[in-house]
Amino acid sequence: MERNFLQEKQRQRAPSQRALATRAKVLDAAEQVFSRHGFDAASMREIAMSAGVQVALVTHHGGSKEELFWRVVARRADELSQARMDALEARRFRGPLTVHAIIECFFAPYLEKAETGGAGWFAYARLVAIVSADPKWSDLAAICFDPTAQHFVDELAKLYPSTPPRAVAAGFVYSVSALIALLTSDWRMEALGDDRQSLATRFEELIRFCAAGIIAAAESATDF
Amino acid sequence: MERNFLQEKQRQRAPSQRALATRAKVLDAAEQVFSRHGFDAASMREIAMSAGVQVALVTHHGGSKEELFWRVVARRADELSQARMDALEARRFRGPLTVHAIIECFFAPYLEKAETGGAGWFAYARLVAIVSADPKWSDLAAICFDPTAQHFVDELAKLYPSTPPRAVAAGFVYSVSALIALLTSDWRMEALGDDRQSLATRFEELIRFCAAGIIAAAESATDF
DNA sequence: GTCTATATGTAGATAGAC
DNA sequence: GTCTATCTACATATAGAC
Repeated sequence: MERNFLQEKQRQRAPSQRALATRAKVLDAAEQVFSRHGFDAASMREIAMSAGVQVALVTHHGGSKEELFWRVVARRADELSQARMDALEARRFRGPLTVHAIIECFFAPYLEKAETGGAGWFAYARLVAIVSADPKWSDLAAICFDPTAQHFVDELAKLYPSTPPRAVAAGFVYSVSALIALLTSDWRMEALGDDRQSLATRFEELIRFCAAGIIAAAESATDF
Repeated sequence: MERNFLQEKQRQRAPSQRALATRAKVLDAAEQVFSRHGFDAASMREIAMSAGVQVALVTHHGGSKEELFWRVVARRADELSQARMDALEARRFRGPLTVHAIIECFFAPYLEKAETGGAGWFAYARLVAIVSADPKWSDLAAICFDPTAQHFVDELAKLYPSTPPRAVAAGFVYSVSALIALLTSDWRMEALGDDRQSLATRFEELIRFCAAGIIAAAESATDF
């Protein structure tokens, strides 16, 4: 998906291989540093050092600190949104959609990418937590997250035609917050007695948790 | 509850009324500013200005920025923990505890304080979100949150003696993350179609969501 | 306890040489 | 595209007078 909310200067000629590699290094380093320290505590200097380049180059490729954060988030959000939509469409052909199936189509693509795609996806989870936690990033969320989320909420709402969609939307937000907790608050869980489980096992458990929760919320909010 | 993890200098004599008022103003202002901007983006200067005092007075009463954050969080955490434990004990006398009842005893005391206690409790919810989102605050969470949370997890685990406690602990963390989402991510929910509901209505819905989720997670993880 | 004044560090951003 | 050097602002923290 081509993003146009971050205006690039009209390029005179195609960037060199080296320039592209530098840009990727900068984005990767920014992803790690932002995920470790959060947006405000992260510094452009640490990003530059981590990428092995000069500070001015970070600005050159990433724009301002805020633009850089947008770029880093949007990069993976696009890829993940696409995978989620694909999973949902593929699932339609395997029988009628259930709450469990819809949530699985939203959660599972991340699991697959995290298991095969390396550390970047774990860092990305923390970026999502940052965005979700602070209204400062509402524009970013509206552009990068809301369209896909809305699609899944609508799909869930179809299963409960006599339930106000707001109840389904609330259940979906609770579910996503639980997913973020699973991915970023393992230290909290372990403090409360959760020993280490495979990520896949935890995902299965989480999906059951969320599906049951959404069903309970939707059914109790049904208009009669 | 008297806290001793933030060492006070041995006081020579009781603080004056004015000093106590100043200290309260500083803590209140810090609570608002931390909740608006997060820990890193908040500045001691803004806290001082918001409290109507000099920067040096903020340091004098609150200690370093980090100590100040601890004090602000601990102040309400103590009060809320006490209310939660009281609610649970009171509930015991009204019949056997259920998952729904236990979660309600954890959630409802906050609702009551938020509805009667003013803006400070809403700001506090954002502080809890900050603490829960960043491993940097794991020590603070361990001291201020974990003892009560552990108590509730243990109580839930008693209902499922043949389920590994870790499944219950995970369900509890998901539930708390959903509570935090309810209190701090209303902007996300409204973006997805949740119109304004009373806080009490949302709480009822959330409690149903969490209870059903915990039951589903616990039952599916039962050893046979 | 309170205030003024300041020490000391580091942040984001950019100008301009190469 | 890349690097050096620097501008400007604001951060936390504290010393010391009252």
